[in-house]
Amino acid sequence: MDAAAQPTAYLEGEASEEHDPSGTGTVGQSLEMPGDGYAWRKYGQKFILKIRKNRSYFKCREEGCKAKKRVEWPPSDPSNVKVTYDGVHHHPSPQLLSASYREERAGMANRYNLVIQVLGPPGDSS
DNA sequence: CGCATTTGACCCGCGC
DNA sequence: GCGCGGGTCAAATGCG
Repeated sequence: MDAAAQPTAYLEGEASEEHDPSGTGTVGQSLEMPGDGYAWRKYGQKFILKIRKNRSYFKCREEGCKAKKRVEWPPSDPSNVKVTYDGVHHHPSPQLLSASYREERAGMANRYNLVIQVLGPPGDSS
């Protein structure tokens, strides 16, 4: 069947902090957001007591795209962001990113399989 | 001016 | 049946 609503889980270890040598004062919420190539719109943020972590909710800007992204990170390690993707993009590939990013995405699929074993498979076929 | 971002409140679902 | 948690939407503000 066409499992279009297959939740995807991808662990993204973002540790790139914006350096502020001149001290522009852009510290506060300098959470990394290089983007996976798609355009996301933050539509909410909540603190999940269950895991004692912050969770940000991002939705794909493409209309008709049911793809959603949820980012969670420990309050003590804002660099340790975990990104979970839900849904699939029904619109063209992210042509916004460079070809190098595409290569990185290739490895992501490799990690994707690993993440499923750790987080738990979406469609438990057991 | 437009858009993106932020915060709050509200709603729904599930658990006990 | 009620409570709590999580999730989403809406509105307002700030910045580019």
